[in-house]
Amino acid sequence: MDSALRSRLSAAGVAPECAATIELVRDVLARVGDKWTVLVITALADGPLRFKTLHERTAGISQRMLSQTLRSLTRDGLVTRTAYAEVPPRVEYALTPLGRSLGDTVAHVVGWVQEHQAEIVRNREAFDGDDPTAR
Amino acid sequence: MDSALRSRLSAAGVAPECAATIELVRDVLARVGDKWTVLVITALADGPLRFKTLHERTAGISQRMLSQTLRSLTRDGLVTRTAYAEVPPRVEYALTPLGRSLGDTVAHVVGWVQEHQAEIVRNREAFDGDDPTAR
DNA sequence: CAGAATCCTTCGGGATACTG
DNA sequence: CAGTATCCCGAAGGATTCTG
Repeated sequence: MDSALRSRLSAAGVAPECAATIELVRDVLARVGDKWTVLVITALADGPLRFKTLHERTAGISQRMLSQTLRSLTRDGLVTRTAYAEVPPRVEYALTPLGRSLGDTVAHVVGWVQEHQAEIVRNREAFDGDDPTAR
Repeated sequence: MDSALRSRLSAAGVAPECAATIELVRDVLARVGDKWTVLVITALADGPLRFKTLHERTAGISQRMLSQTLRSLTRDGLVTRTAYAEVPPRVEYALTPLGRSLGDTVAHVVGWVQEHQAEIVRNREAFDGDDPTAR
């Protein structure tokens, strides 16, 4: 299965027989495409933040999801978690070099969207206009 | 809200006051991160395909989701749908220039993942090993 | 403050059946 | 062949409460 992705991967110079790669690519792609990941990474792009500040800067995300997202990112080595033994507790999150690298890559996609957003909006309007039943 | 993304966008040269941009960026990002979009786009990268062939090449996706994904992509102007008035019916899907452009951009992310997958896997193992209770 | 745990609702998406 | 319509379950995720 996944012959399509596989062919694309092989075109990129990846051994076709590596099925694990495909799964991981999907996995990471899913994380990047995740509703919250990009938001968190971009929030941390400007520098380390503690939990609460991060929560404020990423308005819309629940504390549960933020916590969960941060743990995933930390696990993948994209973010560091530093807890200070103080009272009240203070925990700071920061991008690792790997995380910054991913942020830059994602920024390309963001750039693409910005470059073509007008066209996409126009396409949607044309589509919806041509066939009102669709949506 | 979304001050983080906004600041990142402004760093990329986007007017900070444009809130609609943020929503659209998220929207398109979500589509790209979607489980099936990348699969379909990469499948179409090699040339036009009819529905059934596409379904075979994208093993794992249900016909319902394929149909749904294709309609979204068509609506955004990333894919063209060409129906031939024959019997039995034949419908061909193909990437538009815009779709190909997006495919190339996404390929960068795919490339990033490939370049760093070993590191990510190592990070995960280290994380899980250090704290068995996690994940 | 930083989060873990619990509860509960929404919905993505698969299986199946039907239509043009 | 190329879909649309129905049904349905499991997972995602928000609100709330509890703990160190």
